[in-house]
Formats: sequence, C-alpha cells, structure tokens
Amino acid sequence: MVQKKPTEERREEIITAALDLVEQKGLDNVNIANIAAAINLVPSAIYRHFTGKEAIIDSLIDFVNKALQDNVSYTLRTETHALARLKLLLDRHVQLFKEQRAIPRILFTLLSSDKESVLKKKMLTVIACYLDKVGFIIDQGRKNGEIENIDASAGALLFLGMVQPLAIMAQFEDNAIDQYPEKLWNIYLHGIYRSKDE
Amino acid sequence: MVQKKPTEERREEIITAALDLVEQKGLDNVNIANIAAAINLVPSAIYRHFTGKEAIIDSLIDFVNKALQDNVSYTLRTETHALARLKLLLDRHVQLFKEQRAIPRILFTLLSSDKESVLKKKMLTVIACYLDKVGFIIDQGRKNGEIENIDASAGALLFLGMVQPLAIMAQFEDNAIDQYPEKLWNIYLHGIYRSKDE
DNA sequence: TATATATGTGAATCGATATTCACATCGAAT
DNA sequence: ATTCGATGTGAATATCGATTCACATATATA
Repeated sequence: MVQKKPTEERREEIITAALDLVEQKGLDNVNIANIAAAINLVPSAIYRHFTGKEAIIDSLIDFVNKALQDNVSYTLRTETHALARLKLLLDRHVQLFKEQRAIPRILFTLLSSDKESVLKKKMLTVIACYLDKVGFIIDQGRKNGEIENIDASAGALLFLGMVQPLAIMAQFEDNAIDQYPEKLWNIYLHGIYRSKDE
Repeated sequence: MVQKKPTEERREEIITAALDLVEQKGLDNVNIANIAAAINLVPSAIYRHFTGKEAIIDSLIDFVNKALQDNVSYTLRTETHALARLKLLLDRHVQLFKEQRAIPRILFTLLSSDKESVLKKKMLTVIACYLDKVGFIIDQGRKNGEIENIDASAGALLFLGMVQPLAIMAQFEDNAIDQYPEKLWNIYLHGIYRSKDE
C-alpha cells in the first residue's frame, strides 16, 4: 500500500501528472490509468479526489486560465506603457509555452471537440477573457497615442496570432520558439505602432 | 439492401460525410458507425472502401492540403503583386474556412494528438508546405520593394496567425469571420508594408 | 440468362477505458 | 491504544468503437 496523502495534495499530484502526460501524448490519449500510474496509484483511487475525467480536465482549464491571468497581472504591474506591456506579455506567454507545452495542446484539443461540450465552452470563455485583457491594453495605448487607431479586438486577435502559430512551429523545430517571437514582434509592432511624425 | 455504388463514388461520399460530421462533432467524436449511418451504410461496409479509420483521416488531410494548395495556385495565377496576392490568399482562406468549418477542427485535432502519430506528421508537413508558399510570396514582395525587409518565414507565420485565431473567434460569434479579416489585414499590411518615402 | 466480382449486411470479437463497489488500511483525534 | 473517517486496492461491470468474417445480393459482362 502506498502512502496516504490528503486530498489537496493528491489533487495537485494528479493535475501535475496530467499536465505531463498531456504534453507527451495529447489530451485525448491521456486516461485515468495513465495518470494513476504516474503517481503510483491505482485507477480507482483517482475517484477519491476527482469525480471523474471531466473534473480533471476542468481543473486543467483552471490551470491554463490561472497561468494566463497571472501573466496579465504581472504585465500590468511591471510596465506602464502599452507597447512595453504587450512586449512583456508576449515574452511571458512564449516562456509559458516553453515551460508548459501541455497548454497549447489542451487548448487545441478542446477547441476541436464537440460544440456542445461544457469544457469547450469554458475554454472559449478563458480565451475570450484573455483577449479582452489584451484588447484593454491596446485601447489604453491607442488613447495615449502609442498605438495606431486600430480595432482593439483585432489587435488582440493578432496578438494571439503571434503565439498560436508558434505552438505549431515548435512541433517542427525546437528552436523555433526561441527565434520567432522577436521576428513576429517586429512585424506586429510595426503593424500597430504609431510613428510620431504622422 | 441499399443501392450498390462503385468504390470511387463511395469514397467520395464517405469523405464528404466525414467532413460534415467533423464539422458538427469534432474529429475525435466521429466514428465509423456515424459515417456509415450518414450515407445509409452499415459500418462494415466502410471497410470495402477504406482500410480503416486512419485511411479515412489520411484522406481528410489530403482534402485539406488540396484546398490550401488550390488557393495558393489560384492566387499566384490571378495576382502578380505580392501584397495583392497575400490579400487574395487571405480572402480565399477565410472563405474556405467559412465553407468548410471542418478544416480548422481537423487541423487542431491532429496538432494536439500524439507526437509520434503518422497523421500528425503529415498534417505538419501540409502546414509547413503552405507556410513555405506564403513565405515565397513575401520574399518576392521583399525583393521588388513592396514589402519591408522582414523575415519571410516570420511573415508567413503571422499570416497564419491571422486566420487561426479567426477559427477560434468563429466559435463565439458567427459574424466574427465576416468582420475581422479586414481589420486583421489592415494591421498586418501596416506591419509588412514598405512606405515609399522611407 | 448465367456467372463472376464488387459491394452490402449482420453478427461476433476484441481491446480500450471510465466508472463503481465492497473491502482493506492508514493516520489523526480522542 | 482505539476508533473513525479518509484514502487506497482489486475485481467487476459497462459501454463504446474498430475491425473481421461468413454470408447475401446487386450489377456488369459474357
């Protein structure tokens, strides 16, 4: 018999193990047996801590959401100018992807799942929320003249457009995630930047 | 007993039905029974025309590839200037997404599947190929001064970055896919455009 | 019309996976 | 130390989906 641990601790372990496994096999190929084995438990033990698989994935979404929101908070706290904020947020986002490669896979899987899925709707909400925050930063930059008079939500969408294809590229070449962000940012910046002389 | 049809015809029907189902339920939730039912066949009949599920998905990837390549060809044939080509390609790409909503789901699902999956590798190749073509157009534009001296593959990646988030947005609001492309293009264009007076 | 071949059917098999449950045991509180 | 509730175990169940196969039949061709 394995050591017994309080449910809070186990939940952490399960989530962590699940993230690891998602990174390796993709969300669809992760099953209760895998997760249990990864932390030396028996499948049925998982049900002491989660009501089922859905609840685990639900927690994974919470994890993603928290990571994204933390990045936003950090960015707002650290920088004051809109462009600096966007650049920092991009860097943090890329860094996050590097450390937690499970994140884009969770995202992709849920986005491609059944329309009516509760989990998908939740994931969409998380993204919408993130886009809102980015759009807010852009709006701020527009008001103080740092940024061109662009549509804020389109700017936010294209911001996402920098990081999403990165997640794809990272699957070809490992170094893509190191080389591209700077290049993408240059184009993006040029796209939204308001030259002083105009 | 249902009418018998030549295998070529059935293969078409199967692919078409599969695309429909993917659009509704996502690739992971489409199964042989579904596909068979959609064309009034019995599951085992499917195996007269495809060796198995993998082969069907393989054909779906071929379909996606063909659609993308057709767009590229059309674009190269129709326009000569790089910027015009990119704009046209974007429009066609958006149009394609509108008509075949299954495409992004196929893409997302395969990207989030197992690392070692043959199908995933194939999908990645398709994307890489598309990116190459876009990069080629950008390079051409760079050489004749239409486009800033940007990294072509980064430009191609951000081009993909316009359409990918669209596929996400389209799941919130149906009209997103009508409103955003123009706005995204404005930012992107501004990002890559080389002003004459610089 | 007869026959051969391609196509369709229904039942059966096989494996994977989530989930449940009765039972065992650990650890904390008394 | 005893007890009780929380945690872990192993076996069983249930479902779902892919695939196979022996058999049936439609369609083209001779």
